Amino acid sequence: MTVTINDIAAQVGVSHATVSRVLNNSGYVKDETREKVIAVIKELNYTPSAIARSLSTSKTNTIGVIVPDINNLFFGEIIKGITEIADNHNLNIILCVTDEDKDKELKAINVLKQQRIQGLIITPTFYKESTNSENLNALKNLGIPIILIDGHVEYLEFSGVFIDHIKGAYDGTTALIKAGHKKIAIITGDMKSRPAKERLLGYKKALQANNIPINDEYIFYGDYKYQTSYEITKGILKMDNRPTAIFVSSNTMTIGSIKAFYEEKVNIPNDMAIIGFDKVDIFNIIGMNISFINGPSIELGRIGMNMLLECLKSKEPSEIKRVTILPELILKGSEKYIKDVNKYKGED
Amino acid sequence: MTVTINDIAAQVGVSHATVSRVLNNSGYVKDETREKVIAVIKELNYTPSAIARSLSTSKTNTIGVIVPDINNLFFGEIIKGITEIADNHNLNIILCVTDEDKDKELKAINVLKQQRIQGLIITPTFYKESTNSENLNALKNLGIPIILIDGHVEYLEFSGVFIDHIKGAYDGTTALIKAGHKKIAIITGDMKSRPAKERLLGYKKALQANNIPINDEYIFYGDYKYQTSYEITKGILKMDNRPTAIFVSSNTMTIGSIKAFYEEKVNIPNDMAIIGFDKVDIFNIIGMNISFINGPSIELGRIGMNMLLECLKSKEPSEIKRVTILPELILKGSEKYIKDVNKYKGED
DNA sequence: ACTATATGTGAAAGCGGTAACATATTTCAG
DNA sequence: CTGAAATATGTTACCGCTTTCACATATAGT
Repeated sequence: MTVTINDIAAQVGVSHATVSRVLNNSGYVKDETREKVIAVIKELNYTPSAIARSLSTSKTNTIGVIVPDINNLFFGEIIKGITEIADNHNLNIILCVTDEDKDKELKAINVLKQQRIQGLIITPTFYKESTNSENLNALKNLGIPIILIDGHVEYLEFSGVFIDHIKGAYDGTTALIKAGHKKIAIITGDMKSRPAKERLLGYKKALQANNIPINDEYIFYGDYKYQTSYEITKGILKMDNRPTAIFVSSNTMTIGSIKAFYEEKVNIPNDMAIIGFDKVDIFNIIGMNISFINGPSIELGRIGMNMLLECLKSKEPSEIKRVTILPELILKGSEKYIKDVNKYKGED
Repeated sequence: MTVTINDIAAQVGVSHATVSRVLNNSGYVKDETREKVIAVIKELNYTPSAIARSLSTSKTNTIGVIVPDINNLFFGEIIKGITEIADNHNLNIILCVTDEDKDKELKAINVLKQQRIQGLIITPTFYKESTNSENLNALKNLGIPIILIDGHVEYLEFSGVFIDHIKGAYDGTTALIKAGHKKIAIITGDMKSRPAKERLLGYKKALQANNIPINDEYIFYGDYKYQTSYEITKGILKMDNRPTAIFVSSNTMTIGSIKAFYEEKVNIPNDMAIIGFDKVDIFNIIGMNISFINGPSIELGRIGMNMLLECLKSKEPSEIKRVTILPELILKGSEKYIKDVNKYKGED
């Protein structure tokens, strides 16, 4: 069926070793022969089999990428960053999506192992058992370089690139404080996830650093779902001593809050200020101007991929390297403090 | 390094053929032996090599998926639909993204060929040469079942699932007419692409069917880019005899129009009605209630994958089968006709 | 006891390449 | 003109697994 190297060899009248040589630009081949071979390759429309090649060289030149969600811009950009670098190095990528499902993640790890990937970049999916799970073991048993890209779970045994969530949340909260806010609410992510904890921590630190007492009534525990954030925000809007600003711990939850605002005709920032963690591009594209803390996702992908390349290059198992990058604070105006708000609403 | 079938065989004290039998549930193996083998497989954490397996069976159980964009929800859902079915059939997927780049598409086709995919699902990237390009030839030369999923290019030689753009645009425009609009603008996609042409056609048909003369001044030629649509919309808003409704031919362009509305404080539908082709989930999530024509993308993926499965099953080259599905009209209110508009704006 | 039939296992070929090694054939300095 | 170095090509083993095929043993049937 498919054309093989032998077909080419037969057609040209040389051994398949010679064909292999022109294919790989290795060894000596007479120009004349090379041309003939190339001609026949074109003629028969031959493409070497990566499968056979892999088996022979025991190198697949393929890496795996596992992300929880493909429609979230954050991951989309990470993938873009990874792909960009991988392309330059002629590495193939097998992309697996887990939908935040533990079993799908495990299955993905297995499929990738069967495919003999040489390295893995993964944003671990969030699950309750946290560390020490079956999935973690599966990762360890892979026996190949693994690079973590942020993610909900804390796997200390692997290298990775991470976002400084504490600093990010600190900066975001500080921006609100600087704008004049004192009553700042936070909607957290699922507190079993690392970023959620860290972001809450950053929020608290910022308040403390500015001598603003931490008010437990202003801390709302979410779960990264937009619906939850929507409901929480609705609740916040009804509070007696309602905050003047909300720090929302994730992009999906920001969407939920904006929805609540939209429904209640709450104007940003006239009626309520908001800063979200991770961008929701579209809001700013349509001119809603929502301030946010930007985990530079493309960069995350690039750095992660480069780290993986390093590991792939060196023969000895490289020591664990953990890079933390600072997120950027992008102020669009939604963080502003409008004094009139409090006149309407009562106490300060 | 890696554990092979031979290591297992040696450890158990049987031949690798026996191990292969238990792996594949083929032939006869004594229960006792089987158990021993399974135990050792677990113990040594052995995973069979898909590579070697593929080479041996000349089946990779892998299909390729090529899409232009990964961050567009439309494609995200198509991928979801494909994956869902593929998973059930234990088919692996290699996903390639072209970024609407012809060369990247060609490269992807080649990589997939090297990987010996057994089938391909592709949403062809848009490029000027249209049919007859290098890419088309590459596809033809693949010699495997290929399923088209919509896409900008018209490749008549392949099976596929398509959206009835004409009907979709017709329905959308009709909805506007029924709501009372007579002055309806359209922002088209890039007219070199098939859907753009068909959507314009549907728009025109709807007007004709309702005895509304086609006004060339209301036809604006876009290019699927949100920026272009944004500018066009700004222009529309300044028109003397300005339309009361806009039909926007794609989701990215809808974003551009909404941006213009937002900036100009144009209220939907009080100041201007709008219907877009393809959904922009987020608008409706936050409660903006934008009506749209929904090409059921998940379903597109599912159907496409099922068609591919059919082709994969039958041995003879299956004849070309083209399925066209009707998009759904989702009315959220943005299509409404508010009479007052025209009082303010002048003539009717 | 003696074929039939069912079970269990090993040996070996092959899948499409690569690479080490062997064997020509040139080329060119001395 | 000769022999070593350089160039050109062929031979062959092997990568890890599946898959006949053949052989050995067990169980059954008469």
